[in-house]
Amino acid sequence: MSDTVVSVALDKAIGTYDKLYSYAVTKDLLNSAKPGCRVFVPFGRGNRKRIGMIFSVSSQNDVAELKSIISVIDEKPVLNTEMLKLSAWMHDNVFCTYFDAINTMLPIGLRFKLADFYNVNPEFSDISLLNRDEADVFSFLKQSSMISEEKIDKHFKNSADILLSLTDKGAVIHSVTPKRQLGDFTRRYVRIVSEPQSVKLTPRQSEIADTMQAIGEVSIKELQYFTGASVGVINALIEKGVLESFEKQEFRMPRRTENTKNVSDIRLSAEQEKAFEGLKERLLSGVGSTALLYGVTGSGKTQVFLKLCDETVKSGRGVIIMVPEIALTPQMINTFSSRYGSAVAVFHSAMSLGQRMDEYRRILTGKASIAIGTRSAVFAPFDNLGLIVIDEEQEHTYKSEKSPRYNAKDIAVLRTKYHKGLLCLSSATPSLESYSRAVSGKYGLYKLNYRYNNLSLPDVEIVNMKEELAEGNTSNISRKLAFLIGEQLNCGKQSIILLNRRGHNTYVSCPECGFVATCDNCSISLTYHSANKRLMCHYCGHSVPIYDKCPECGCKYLSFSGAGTQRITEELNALFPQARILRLDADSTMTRNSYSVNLGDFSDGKYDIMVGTQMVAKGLDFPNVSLVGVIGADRALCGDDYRGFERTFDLITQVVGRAGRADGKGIAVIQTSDSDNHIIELAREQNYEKFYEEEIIDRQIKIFPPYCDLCLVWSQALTNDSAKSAIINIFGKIKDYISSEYSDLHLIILGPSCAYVPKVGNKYRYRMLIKCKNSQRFREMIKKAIKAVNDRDVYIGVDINPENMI
DNA sequence: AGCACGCCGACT
DNA sequence: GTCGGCGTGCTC
Repeated sequence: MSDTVVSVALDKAIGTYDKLYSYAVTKDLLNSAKPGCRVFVPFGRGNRKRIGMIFSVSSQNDVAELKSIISVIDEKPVLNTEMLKLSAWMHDNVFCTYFDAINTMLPIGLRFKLADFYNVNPEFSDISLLNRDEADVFSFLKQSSMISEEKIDKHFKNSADILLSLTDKGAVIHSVTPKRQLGDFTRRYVRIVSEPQSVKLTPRQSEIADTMQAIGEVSIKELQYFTGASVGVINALIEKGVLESFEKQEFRMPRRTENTKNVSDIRLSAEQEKAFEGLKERLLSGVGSTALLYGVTGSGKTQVFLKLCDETVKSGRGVIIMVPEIALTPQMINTFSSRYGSAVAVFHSAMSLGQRMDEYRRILTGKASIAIGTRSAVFAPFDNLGLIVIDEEQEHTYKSEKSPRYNAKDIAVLRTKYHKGLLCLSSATPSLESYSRAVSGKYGLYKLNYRYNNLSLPDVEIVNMKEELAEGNTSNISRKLAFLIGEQLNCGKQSIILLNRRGHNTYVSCPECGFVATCDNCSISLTYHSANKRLMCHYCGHSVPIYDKCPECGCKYLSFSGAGTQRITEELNALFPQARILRLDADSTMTRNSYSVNLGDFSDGKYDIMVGTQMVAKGLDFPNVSLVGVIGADRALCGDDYRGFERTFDLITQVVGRAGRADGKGIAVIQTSDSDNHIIELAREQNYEKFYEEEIIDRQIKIFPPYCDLCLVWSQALTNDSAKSAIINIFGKIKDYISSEYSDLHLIILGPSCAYVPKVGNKYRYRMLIKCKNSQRFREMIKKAIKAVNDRDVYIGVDINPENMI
């Protein structure tokens, strides 16, 4: 007699205990327990209830040893076979748990978490057994049934202990039930209470209270930014009745306005036509494949996508269009929704729970056939997927920097293989990895060499900032750039100034004693922010008010260096008092929509100059912008990342390509201290192929991707010693393995050493970089080596082909 | 994680 | 003697 058995992955499982467990299925659940459904199961010695996901159903002869599932949560599967396969793949390849993978695929609205509920036990009568507190809670619970723990917690102090003893005494019954998880679309705000009671406040508290008196209401996040107040201080004020907190729904991303279908014929140039025909053939071939569409900036890659999209939709299959950055979605959405109307669904992190749910459902029900979005859009739930386009494929944002550390490109390859569709990577400056695969024939390669309508390239000025300094210009803006900005202002044109540094100054030090403002929790120097007059840590968020004198020696004149966006904005303001300047960075855009609102305003001509971090302006088209300036263009060149040249080339090529798109001739100004670096010269010429040829040889000699995979292993702990010994331990294990059991693996291990930033948020970090071939066997070896660390207080992270080297 | 087991020192 | 601290091992 054989019985039904399901294998289940458990939510909140960690490390080696994240695996598939077998459970028996009782008769009553046989029909509902299907792969892709979530279940409720008992787990561990205490048989605590856990949420799990059924991965497969099979039959087995002896189930006496197994526990049984308690109930099935989902009426019908929320993940199909493809998605289950994908989560298993992520578990094996990305060093994440099954549920990490599952949770990135499901919209938040479909997630469940466990919630604690309490009921009075009807059989309990002897109230004399209870003390005063217990009796209070008991009579509160009597009023209704299934009261949630949070609700009880709001009414009683120390509720957790009281509930525990009530449960022990048999007075109440504790139950755990899955509950829909709330989204992150509301934000906590505080406001000043209209008639504050006169209570004693600590100096810090009254300082915050005064600030709030002036502001009225503000989100807690912003209050923290501007005052440096910890949650503790704010909570104390709420407790004392000075402030009150409330939740506010963030504005939804403005719904795209035009639904006018504009299916006019797209006229392709001969070159575009050729690329399109080649890609179309792949799309319809019935074999999964990947192709690279390499086209210089302004060569009209989007028209090719649109035509491909037409073909895919015509054959009844779904399309995913991916962009690297939220700021670039509105533009792509407009392009596509003016052609396809409501068949376009949008996915990105700024959307509310409700919106994401809507879009998810519109795809499931077949109402939307085109998904546009950032990284997570790669999981759009199409049952029949034909095409994935990854625009600006070289961008690092396609790689997730938090667990699960997946690369959307890898997922896209898997999905198009599964659906026998086409993955089209697109760029003017492809990543070396992709271009080399294209050159070697692994990917199809389609080139667009001519700028659309023969647009001319802008004039490019390379300014050597060392010379500027020698000639007495100590500011961050060269005379050339200042002159040109003035010229644009005079003729009503707009300028964009880019640099990749937030804040005012990244380095504050004392010229007398050498003191450097450093974070207490991290080994990193603090950045001065003029907006709130505080020194801030960009790693952990810790901040202190700016010193009026050196805290070490009392010297009055601190030195500020390393200019950020705030400083540049100020310098521009001083140079051009009449100019309307928009600063766009993470600090100026704390609310959900400010990016698109601000960009819209800039596009409408409400500003003359935009100062921003590089990512924001890279893919944008503003017809009235005739000047783009890059400050500190060589910053990536001196970093310790092997992709420094690639990133610099990419940035400058993109900027140069953007500057002169519309009617007139544009100008690009590149400010650098390394002006004879020929990478910058190659970028000015837009000569990607030459750059590729040189760089690829370098990668081969130094053995870096694409000639190997990189695996970053790091340890993190509250003490330096335990972090250090953990990484040494792993290193030793790996060395043992490759000289015995795993001698077939050829590795080059760099390190172990401490991290570039050895301490972040009071945690010490050590790292090790392994040049390897990312094979099943390699990952198996790494998993074993990590298991050797038996210290519960050490976190071990693994990132394959990381973007951030820690 | 989170629960139980088991081994040690402190205390009624 | 026993209570409880935490180091260790295991979870279908």
